[in-house]
Amino acid sequence: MYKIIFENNNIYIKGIEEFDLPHTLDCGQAFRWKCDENGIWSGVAGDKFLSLEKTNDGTVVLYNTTIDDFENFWKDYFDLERDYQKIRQILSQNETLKAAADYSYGIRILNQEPFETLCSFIISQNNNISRIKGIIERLCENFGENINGYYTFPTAEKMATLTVEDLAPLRSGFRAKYLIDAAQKVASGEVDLYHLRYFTLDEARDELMKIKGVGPKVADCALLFSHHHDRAFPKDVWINRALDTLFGGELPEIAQDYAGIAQQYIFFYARDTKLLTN
DNA sequence: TCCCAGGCTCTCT
DNA sequence: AGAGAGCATGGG
Repeated sequence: MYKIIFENNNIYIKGIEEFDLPHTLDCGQAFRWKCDENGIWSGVAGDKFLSLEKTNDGTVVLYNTTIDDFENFWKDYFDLERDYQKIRQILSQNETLKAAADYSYGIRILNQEPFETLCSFIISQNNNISRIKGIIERLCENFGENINGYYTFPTAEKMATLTVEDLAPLRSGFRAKYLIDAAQKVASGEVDLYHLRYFTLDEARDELMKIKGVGPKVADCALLFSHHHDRAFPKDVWINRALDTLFGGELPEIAQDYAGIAQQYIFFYARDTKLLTN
């Protein structure tokens, strides 16, 4: 377990295991974190801006925040209560999964805001990561709230008032109509976005797929990254390649309870090492 | 230039 | 129900 020290408006997380910032913040589950030349990460989640870094002794420092925000927001956001060492032990029963988990050391599954996550992965379809980031940034700058110079992700209620034409500055292509549909269905309550963690995985997936442009892959990303559905298993091009070449087509049975976490390890491993692109 | 990107919808069998 | 084209845009 880790210890928390609060000093000079900073939170010092001491003795935390399995928390690698580049792996966690740049593995493709979130799109608004950036690292500067000094290794300091900064980003926006919900209505909060945060800078953080990992120091040489392994302490993770959250700058300029409060105990209150840590306890009520960041602790859950960074999934700090979960025992990733235990999950690693389970997955390591399979040799290939062990290799992927070792390579991806320190990835944590973030618990992100549901509407932002849904829109982010609607934008992600048939798209590349650097361009996804640009579209999301323009979405926030154009329609989010400006708080001291940074922009929040727009709410469903705000976006529901917009038209496809209004989204032209995003240059999101055919995805604009999907974003509007998502905003309208969430804002009206036609899609119950905020109780999905209490649905079964199949029910939750069906609920999200009421939205145009949301298929099984986008739905599973939303369920994994913002609704605590650990068994969601988003299948994208990389995962399909990896399943075929490394696992004979299917995820090993032992990984089922933590399929989503295994998925992140495999995704990061496959994409980062490019071992599948020959 | 060309291929492809954390896919999905629509159409045609 | 399964296969395949088309989709907007731009990164590499």
